[in-house]
Amino acid sequence: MTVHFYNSLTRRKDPFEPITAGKAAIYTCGPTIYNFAHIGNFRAYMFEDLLRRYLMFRGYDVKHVMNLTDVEDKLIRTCRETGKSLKELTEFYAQAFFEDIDTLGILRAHAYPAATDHIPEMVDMIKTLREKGHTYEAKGSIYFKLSTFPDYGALSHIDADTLRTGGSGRVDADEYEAEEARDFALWKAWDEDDGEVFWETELGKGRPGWHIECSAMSIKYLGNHFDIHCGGIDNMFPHHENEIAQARCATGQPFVNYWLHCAHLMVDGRKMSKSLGNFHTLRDLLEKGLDPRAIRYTLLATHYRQPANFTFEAVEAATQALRRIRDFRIRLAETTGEGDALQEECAACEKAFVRDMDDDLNISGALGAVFNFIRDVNKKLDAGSAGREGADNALALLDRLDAVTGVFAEADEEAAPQEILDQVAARQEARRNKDFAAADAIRDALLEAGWVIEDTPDGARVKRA
RNA sequence: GGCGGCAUAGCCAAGUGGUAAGGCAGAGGCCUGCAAAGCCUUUAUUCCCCGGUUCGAAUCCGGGUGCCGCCUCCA
Repeated sequence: MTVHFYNSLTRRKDPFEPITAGKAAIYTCGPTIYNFAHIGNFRAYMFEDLLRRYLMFRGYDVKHVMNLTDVEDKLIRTCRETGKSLKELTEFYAQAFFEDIDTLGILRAHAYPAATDHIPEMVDMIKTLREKGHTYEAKGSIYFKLSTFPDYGALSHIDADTLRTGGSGRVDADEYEAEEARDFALWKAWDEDDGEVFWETELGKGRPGWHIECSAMSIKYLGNHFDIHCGGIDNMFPHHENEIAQARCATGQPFVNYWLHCAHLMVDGRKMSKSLGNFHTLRDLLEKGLDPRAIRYTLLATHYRQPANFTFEAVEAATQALRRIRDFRIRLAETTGEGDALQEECAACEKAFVRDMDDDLNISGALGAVFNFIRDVNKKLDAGSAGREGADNALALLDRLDAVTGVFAEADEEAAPQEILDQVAARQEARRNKDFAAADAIRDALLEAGWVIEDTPDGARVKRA
């Protein structure tokens, strides 16, 4: 069995065949850093994190590049509204973005190219497109002439001729100078509203269009032809179609083999929107006291092509699931003596996990396999038949699977301080004297302080509530 | 108007032709001085609705309903 991905290009699950054996080059569309990212954005980055981690788990040497869009309409508008410079804004929100992905345990990409650091690359690509006859100019702006790229629409399976101008109601078609509404801007001539935001280049005074950055930067960092390109489903058209048009027309070579698109996240069964009051940034959720790992679990646990529903109830369920994992690890750590090496259970778990993940990253099935494993091993721990070797094997398996999911690691909790341990000892003494009222009072007081006591055959265990 | 996705228990969510994974929550039990944790049993005769194909459908087909996405810069 090999890794299979649902490829938007073929609309099938295709076996993953890398261009270079053993390597996987991934480009993922990153954030526009004009505000704090919301949990819908993080769902996409979480899926990409899972993809990257799983390919690493499967032995691929992965190179992951994510762009940062730091020049674009919304940013320029924000500059105008706040009086801040582009640099001030984007540095602030880029910083916030990195803090957030660290909080969620999302691995850092190998490179985060920012658009404004690659103006020359974009200018070069636009010049190449111009030389090859794929562009035209109107009022100082340069447009891509779609009619010169017959394959347009192959990814989203849209017939370019049927596109309805302004069909989304988002755009006033009259604002555009393109010959045809479906043509898109490669280079936008400066106008007053752009203020300080412009570059003087061979193409004139202006700024790059949005789509060109991803073509220019992905090619710079991953080559003309690379393996995997990801993004939200909403980016499939037109952004990714436009990327394909630019890249293929510029290089004359194939561009990307596998396009993977992530479905949207809904909140409480509705589209996330500020007016519904269900719009959450990661920071909002942390302020409400939610555990970042539980948020990670919640965003991760639904298959990436499935529209997911984010609820506080689901985060609570995730918190409990993580607690179950934590308690399982604690039991394993305490296991001593000879006994079952748990090889059968470990092998069955890993096999099921890999089988499901190979199937287009079926994380829900894979997590189910791990919980079955936890139950089976708990049973043996109850029976006292598992030994230290088995516990080590089980912990090693959890660590391997944690490298893929980020939800099976040892909880990084502080050890109970001496005063708490003294209380626990005092309670044990009371229990020995059959003074259960005193023992229970101590237990209640400790629980109040955030520590829970569990009595085991080997003595009392204290852990964070 | 065009194109596409989704609809599985109280909640989250796998399963895409062979008789409903898993997590959370609930109920009962074992264990415990009592708890907690763990384990066991239980919780959808049924997978949005109506038809059809089939020996057999949550899974395929047709028609509805609802939610969501894209149709020029939203993950």
